[in-house]
Amino acid sequence: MLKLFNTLTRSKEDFIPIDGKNVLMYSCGPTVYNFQHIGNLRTFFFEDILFRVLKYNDYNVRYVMNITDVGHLVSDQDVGEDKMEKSAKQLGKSVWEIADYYTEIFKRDISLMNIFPPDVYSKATDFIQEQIDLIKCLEAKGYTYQISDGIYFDTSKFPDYGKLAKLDISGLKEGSRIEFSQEKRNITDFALWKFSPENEQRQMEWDSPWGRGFPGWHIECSAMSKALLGNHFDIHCGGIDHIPIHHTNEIAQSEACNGEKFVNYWLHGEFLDMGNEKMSKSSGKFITLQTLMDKGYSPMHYRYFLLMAHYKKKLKFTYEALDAAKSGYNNLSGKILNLRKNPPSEKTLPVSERMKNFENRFLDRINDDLNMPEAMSVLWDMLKDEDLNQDEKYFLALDFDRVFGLGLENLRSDINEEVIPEDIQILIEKRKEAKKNKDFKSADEIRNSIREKGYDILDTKDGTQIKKLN
RNA sequence: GGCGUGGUACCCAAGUGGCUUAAGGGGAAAGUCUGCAAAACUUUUAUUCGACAGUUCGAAUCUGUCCCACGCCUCCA
Repeated sequence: MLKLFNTLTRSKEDFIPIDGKNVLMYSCGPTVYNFQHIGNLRTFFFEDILFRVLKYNDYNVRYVMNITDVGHLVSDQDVGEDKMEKSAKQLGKSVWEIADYYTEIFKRDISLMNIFPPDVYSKATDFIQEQIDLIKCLEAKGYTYQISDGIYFDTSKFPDYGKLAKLDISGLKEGSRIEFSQEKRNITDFALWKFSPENEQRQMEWDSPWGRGFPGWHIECSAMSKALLGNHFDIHCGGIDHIPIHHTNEIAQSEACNGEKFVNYWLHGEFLDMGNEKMSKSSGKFITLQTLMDKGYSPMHYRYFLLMAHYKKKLKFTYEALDAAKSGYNNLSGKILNLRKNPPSEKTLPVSERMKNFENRFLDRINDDLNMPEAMSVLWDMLKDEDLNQDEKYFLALDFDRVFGLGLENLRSDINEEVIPEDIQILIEKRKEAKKNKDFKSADEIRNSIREKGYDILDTKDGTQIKKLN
């Protein structure tokens, strides 16, 4: 039985879908006015693990992720500059070009990290009519009011407002860190529709029954999930920062309009802990996947790093820790490659008691709220087991990798696959000769010069092998 | 001011009342192998879980106090 920690109840619950083996899942995707940083990637990775564990448990998953391509504001108190427009202005491009550009980079990054794409990417700007309709629904039911800069949701009319975050509204300090609109009736009220500024031509704006403008940030997820998954679905996930505002507001909007429960299971991924340096996208200072790749880490090294911690715990990011993950991943790859040397004669092999035992341990760990660190330790224990044969280990490793997503099936050996340059070949022959003559001094010198040229020598039982250093 | 999280070996990090006198990875050390290295393999590496009290037959896990670090109450994964 799969158990998941539900933010709504703050407890681990048995996962029971609304419709048998069919699961409906929505996750809050990227805002595409800038690159995704490695913290954002941690959240998409967590959602990928959730998706993979559901698949491993034989569920059919319909998975929707939104792309926030419409400009939302610098502050959620609904004042300030529009991030999309700001970014466009800086780069001298249209907001539409900006959105497309960063969307493509996002898709490239998650593909490099072996993160499965959702069944549907839903762009906020493709669902403007649905958002307007939802606001009309809320208006008809008396949840909205208009002030000078837009249409707002009156949170005092929604009795359970704040239940997800267990918000103590009286304890909130309005305007403690930012100016807020004096016209709002309650500090938690939020914009559903914002009017375009009088004196400014926005690149993204639409007509609505209330005037020309653009949707508030929260409404897109309520409108798109309703359109693509229905009023009531199984799982909604995102980063932990979305609990108090974004998801709280989504629940209010959706349940107020639909008159029924919105989502059964809310899951949230913790932040990557960067130490003193906080990485928020709006600050512009952050590390991307490309940064890591430029420093010689592969996306799989980063994925292995993320696998070492549970999604609900902060994970300290340091290059020292990433180096450990890099070594760990490389060691694992080496082992897998070794197991594959003599490929199994049979496509399938009978599952032994011993294998069954490891499969059960693995399933038990992943189904306990996606405990990847423990699942990884099952993998390592399995690889070191004395009673399993090579084929059985290889078979199990690939099976586990359906969840880990480390690409173990498609690993390529870096030994002898590169074309070795001629000058290196000559040196290798020379060294062979020297070794034959027991002239170890020369042999060592030659080895050193080969190393300087970026290749390493491995003397194995089967002869000398050459490996390109990275 | 309010709310919340966490402190486990050199590093990352599981474990949340007895199966654990604490997983796994990295690192380090020793050994096997080797002309020597590298690789590979084997072994070792916290009687201890921020500190101090307490509850219990039994605690890293529960309670209390204290110390430290961090997050949220703008946007943010």
